[in-house]
Amino acid sequence: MMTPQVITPQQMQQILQQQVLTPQQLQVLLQQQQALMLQQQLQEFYKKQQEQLQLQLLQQQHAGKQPKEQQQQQQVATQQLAFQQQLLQMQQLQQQHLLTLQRQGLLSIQPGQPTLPLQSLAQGMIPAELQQLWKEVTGSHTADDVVCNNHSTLDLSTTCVSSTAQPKTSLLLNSQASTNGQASVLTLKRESSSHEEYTHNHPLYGHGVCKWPGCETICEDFPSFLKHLNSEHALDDRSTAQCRVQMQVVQQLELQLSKDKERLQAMMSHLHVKSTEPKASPQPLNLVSSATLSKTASEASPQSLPHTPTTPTAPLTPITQGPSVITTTSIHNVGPIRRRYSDKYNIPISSDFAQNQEFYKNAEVRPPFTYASLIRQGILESPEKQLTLNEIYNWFTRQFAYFRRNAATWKNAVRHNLSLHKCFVRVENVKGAVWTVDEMEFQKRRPQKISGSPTLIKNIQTSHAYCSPLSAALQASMAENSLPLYTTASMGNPALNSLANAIREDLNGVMEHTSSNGSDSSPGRSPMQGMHQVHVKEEPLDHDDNDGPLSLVTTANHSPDFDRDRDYEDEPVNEDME
DNA sequence: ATTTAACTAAACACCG
DNA sequence: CCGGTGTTTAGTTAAA
Repeated sequence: MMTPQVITPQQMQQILQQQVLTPQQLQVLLQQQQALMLQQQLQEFYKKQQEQLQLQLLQQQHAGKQPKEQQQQQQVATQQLAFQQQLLQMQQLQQQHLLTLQRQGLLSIQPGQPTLPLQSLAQGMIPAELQQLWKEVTGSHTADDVVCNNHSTLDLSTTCVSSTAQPKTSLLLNSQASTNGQASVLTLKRESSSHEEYTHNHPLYGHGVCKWPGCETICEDFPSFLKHLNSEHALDDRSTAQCRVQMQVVQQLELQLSKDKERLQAMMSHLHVKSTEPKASPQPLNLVSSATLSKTASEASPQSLPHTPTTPTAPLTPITQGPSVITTTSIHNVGPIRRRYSDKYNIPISSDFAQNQEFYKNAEVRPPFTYASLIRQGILESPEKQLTLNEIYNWFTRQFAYFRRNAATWKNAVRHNLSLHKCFVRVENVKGAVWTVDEMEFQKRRPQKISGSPTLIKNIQTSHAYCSPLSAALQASMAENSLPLYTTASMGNPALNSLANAIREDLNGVMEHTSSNGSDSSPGRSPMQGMHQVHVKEEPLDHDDNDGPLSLVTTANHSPDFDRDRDYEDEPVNEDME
């Protein structure tokens, strides 16, 4: 189907506009992205090693020279050499891969573009490349886009696409980009300083311009924008494909963010040994609001995992909303948040929770889920899908460090929720009663619309007929080329998996919503109706040894004994000590 | 400005 | 009587 020659972006756009972006095409896109990601991961791995080497060298110089350290030094040097070789190898592979892609016409690389903006390298290249990808999809091209992309890594769509489409593609994928390590440490938090104020009205509309990726049609007012939105970005395959790509974009950014956080964590904890920096702590940078944080800094055991990067140290939530402010000081525990994004954003708690389970276990952060969501999660995780009240309590304290204090409050809230919501059903048992979840009721009681682009929702809603194959292709592609080797090297890659889950659950939720008003729903289209819930492989209960967060930093005089049976309510809560 | 959902607090009943 | 459980009401707050 695809000609082996390079097709022009215009042709590409034609394909995208007129033809369906077939699963095969999508798969190629995904492969491309994965290739990019692979390269980036290798880069990071390499950089990390380099940094470690540097640090070790520094320390050794500091501590005086002893022969055994020299040995170490040599060892590390050889290690680094190996990494370098590996990196080179991978880059060659990648280039081959990209060449293939190029031949397939999905990628038009012009080698020898000397204007490689190093800033984008410093940002890990991914945003720029993804933006490039966007333009491959949408057909707009400029040369300066990568530069202007720099100030806002999240806004890949709007600011940088010029209307004068010039087929002047500068995709920077050469190996030199990665090998010269002058790229400084990337600072993702610069996105927080982005002055890109999104209007309150619509995330796709700002500054009189349609912010649909790749589109910058000028709309004078909001109604005209809506009109434009409905006409130009109505449900079609292009929009759907663009949504997919945008999801990937977000996912990539999150992946990168998480890895950077991980690196930061490693750096901090590493330095923590030497220096007097006591406040290094996991920070949930992308929670819906940093206001949900409690005093995690003093509690959350920065030394718990000094060099095991597999454990998530901060939530990897599928939304990137709040500005990520990295502070090493403690954050005040402000009052309750009323909207948990699990409801607000229709983000399935299971995927998010699965990713951040460890984090919430150890960091005293209020989980951004409603009590109802949490209770449901706890019940559904149980083997029998039922829990006694006390077991629910225990689940809370086990899973969330936050719920190890103020027991009277949240237990009351739990009981209150159990009673209040119809989705929780009390079932009399031989010995007492257990609580179960009425899933229908639970889904029913959340008519809140999904935030984000409403058109996306609408598209998905009405396009599930072929969204499913897309999703299937996505998952299949991910399963096939899911970087089995390399992701495990740096971190277990939950991002892609959770993306699949998110898509699946998204579709689930949407399909359930639309089932009532399904206008022309095709009858046989529910292959995944039954799976509301992607089950987190739950750990056996006894697995939780009491040393979960070995935080020794607790300021109060109570020791953090995390006995499951011991409840924490009787501890004097001295929370306002600022 | 109004409504809604979530949270918190608390009163109260029931029961072992 | 006490503590755990369950129901209900009321007030507050943030978001829609």
